[in-house]
Amino acid sequence: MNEDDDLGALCAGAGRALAEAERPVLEAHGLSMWQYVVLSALAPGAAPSQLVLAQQIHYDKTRLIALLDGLEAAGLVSRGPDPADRRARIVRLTSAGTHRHAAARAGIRAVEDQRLAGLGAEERRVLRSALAQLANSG
Amino acid sequence: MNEDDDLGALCAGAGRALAEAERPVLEAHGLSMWQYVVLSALAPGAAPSQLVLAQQIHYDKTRLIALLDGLEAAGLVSRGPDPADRRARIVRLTSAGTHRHAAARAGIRAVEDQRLAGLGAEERRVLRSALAQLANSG
DNA sequence: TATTGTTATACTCTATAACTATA
DNA sequence: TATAGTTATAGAGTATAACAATA
Repeated sequence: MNEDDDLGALCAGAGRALAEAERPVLEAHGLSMWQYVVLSALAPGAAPSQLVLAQQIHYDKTRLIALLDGLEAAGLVSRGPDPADRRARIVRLTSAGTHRHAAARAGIRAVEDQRLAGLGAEERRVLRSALAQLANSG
Repeated sequence: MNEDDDLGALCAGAGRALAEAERPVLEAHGLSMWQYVVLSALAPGAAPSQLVLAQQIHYDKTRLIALLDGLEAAGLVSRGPDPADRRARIVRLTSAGTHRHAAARAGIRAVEDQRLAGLGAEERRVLRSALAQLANSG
């Protein structure tokens, strides 16, 4: 009951189940799924322009504007000028944003760990590695 | 660059990359993604009601109607009465639907195989098994 | 002339409510 | 009274086009 399913269907099912389980966690931290995605993209310390950010997270640049408006109003993100290109605006995480993301991420990781119960370290490594290969083979 | 990503983000990325790669294959067989999902659900020989089918594939029962209308008009699916409940309609694959699905699936599998290049049989088994566990742990 | 951010518009997809026929 | 299928409507999500400022 496993060899029959397409890989795409399995990824979709796993992604949907994870999203459903994680939504309440994000809500408890006052974040939507896409808001969390933005914070995650900025968390490593990145400071991309809005256009680059939109491409990184596969989100429409026109929709990103309202998303950033909300995050900026909540004090989680800041938009500043790009000294090298005055058309562009650089997006950064505020310290409040950094803390909010870290807290939400801890909750997300707890859910994931629970869902991976029974899998050993090597199996988890294979899973992450294979998914990363699939995501980057396009 | 792997331990940092959330599992949900990895699943979403892999699912999106697969969907993008598979869409042209499905188009070549005259199928949309959701049409293929319906055919796949019926392929094992199942004969569910429309409501059960909608729940199985996580699709809205009201949207399923137009989807089945199209598949029925194309001769890939048949809707018949349920002898046990005259309110319900039983959905089945026609022989044309069976063949169309088999042909499309072969193309899908070829794409997946190409994307999994470099992974051994055991790694692929771990991947499928872990994804199935994640999808069914809700 | 091309590009970034922005706004406005149109379009598609999805969810909700109401109807019919059966149970 | 409740449920399967259907239809119609409303809502959210997404894509397209046009604009101002800058390159």
